[in-house]
Amino acid sequence: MTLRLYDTATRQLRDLDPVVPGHVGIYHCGLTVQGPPHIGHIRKEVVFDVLRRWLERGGHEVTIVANVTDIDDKILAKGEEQGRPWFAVAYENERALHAAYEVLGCRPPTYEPRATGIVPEMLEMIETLLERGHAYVAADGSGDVYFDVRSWPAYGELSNQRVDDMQAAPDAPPEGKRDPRDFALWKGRKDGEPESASWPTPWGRGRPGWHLECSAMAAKYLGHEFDIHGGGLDLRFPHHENELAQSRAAGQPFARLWMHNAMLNLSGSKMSKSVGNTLMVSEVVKRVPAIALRYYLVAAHYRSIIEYSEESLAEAVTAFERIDGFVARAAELSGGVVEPTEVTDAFATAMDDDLAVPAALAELQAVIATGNKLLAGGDSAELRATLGSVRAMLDVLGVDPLSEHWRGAAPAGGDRAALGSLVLALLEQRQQARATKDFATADLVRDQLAAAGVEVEDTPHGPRWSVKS
RNA sequence: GGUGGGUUGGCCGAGAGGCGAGGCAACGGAUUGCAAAUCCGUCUACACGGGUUCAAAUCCCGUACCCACCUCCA
Repeated sequence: MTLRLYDTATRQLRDLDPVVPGHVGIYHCGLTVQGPPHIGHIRKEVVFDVLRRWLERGGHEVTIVANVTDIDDKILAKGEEQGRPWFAVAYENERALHAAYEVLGCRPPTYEPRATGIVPEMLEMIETLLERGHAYVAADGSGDVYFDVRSWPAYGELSNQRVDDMQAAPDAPPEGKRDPRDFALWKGRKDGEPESASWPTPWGRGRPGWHLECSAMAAKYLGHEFDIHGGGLDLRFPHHENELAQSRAAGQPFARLWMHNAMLNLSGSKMSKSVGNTLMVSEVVKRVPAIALRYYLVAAHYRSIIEYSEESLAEAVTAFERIDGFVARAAELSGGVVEPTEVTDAFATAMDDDLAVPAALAELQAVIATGNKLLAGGDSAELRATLGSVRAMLDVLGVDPLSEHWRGAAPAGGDRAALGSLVLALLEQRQQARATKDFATADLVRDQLAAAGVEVEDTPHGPRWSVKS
């Protein structure tokens, strides 16, 4: 089985062809930790978490590197504004990002370096670019170092643009630049900026330009040539274009394949802080089970825009309840000892086809439909096999309710046991009432439980109950 | 001005020349003491206008609208 992915650089589906067979190196751009993550940010994490899980299931060893940009103009501005060190802002938001990984069941990257932790490597790379004639120190004495776009004829290859067709950046002060499209590798320290936000260099004190950290990190942790570079589609230009240019100009082949996830929109435009249409992960998770939020983010194809709405989120919650319901019922009947086994062929085919999760989910639903029929017959080998397969498929998407991660989210043991014995006592009363056809009493008990948030269903094997979230 | 992507049934959301995903909602039936859950069934669309083809949601041309990027951005 070969995974095919859509390569943004060549705009076609391509087979994954790892540099080192059996191993896949992935770099994806993390966050600039100037604020806590919103659900658009976390969509990217979920997408790459699914990619990792699928590759690992296919027997690949996966190394994922994602940067944390912990220094930039906005972080410095926030520190200033809040009257505390810039790094206090960065660390706080980095923790919020890690909390969001955890709450949505995303395994953290293998390595997650901070921009400020890779300054020497960046400086080495700048030296190389200077030597090769692809970079220059600004003539205005600012201490800025720029990449010379005109010196690199391939510039624009990733985003399929020609330098001459591009609009010149209107905001960037052109002072030290030879061409308005030249971008900063290194930014000289400006008056008023904290000393702690600068590092010594041959050109004076300064701090990293944004793009260079990714090139330096990818080279250090994945090698000069690696398999997949990912990130949000909004990073394709200029960020990824610039990364590609500087790495190649420094003599490194860089990423073999580029993978970009589409945005999550709210009110018709990209969720972003500057538009003000953001929904924080930490907030949404208070209203909706985290596993259902993950299902929502994972259910759409990663290259399709998700137009967020309360309705579509609510629908995802309902859709996931059907899946969760089957897993819970099947696990109860089979004694809860069925481990994930193998995904079905149709599921695998879908995932191999550019992570076609919607098609994979259609297959999952079909398997669950047969599983639901088996449920009527009580415990059976077929039921266990179906549950094992369903769990395997859910595990690939990171939404197996019986996995260690999500099971851990259930109420604490002691409380759960106390609740359970109370509910069972009431259900016993109800069963006695039903046995004597005293349905008024039976319904009263059920209503009381429902009022307390406990739902009761009668099955051929007796009543089952669950806490309504 | 340049570069990509999109417009599918009441809703969400796949597909990408013939065999018309899947889910949600709705309706009918089975099951149930009644429910719930489940199963069976019904409804069935491809922005608009041309064209190619035996056959187009799918290819081509044009039009409209939407999104992203060309400035920090997942």
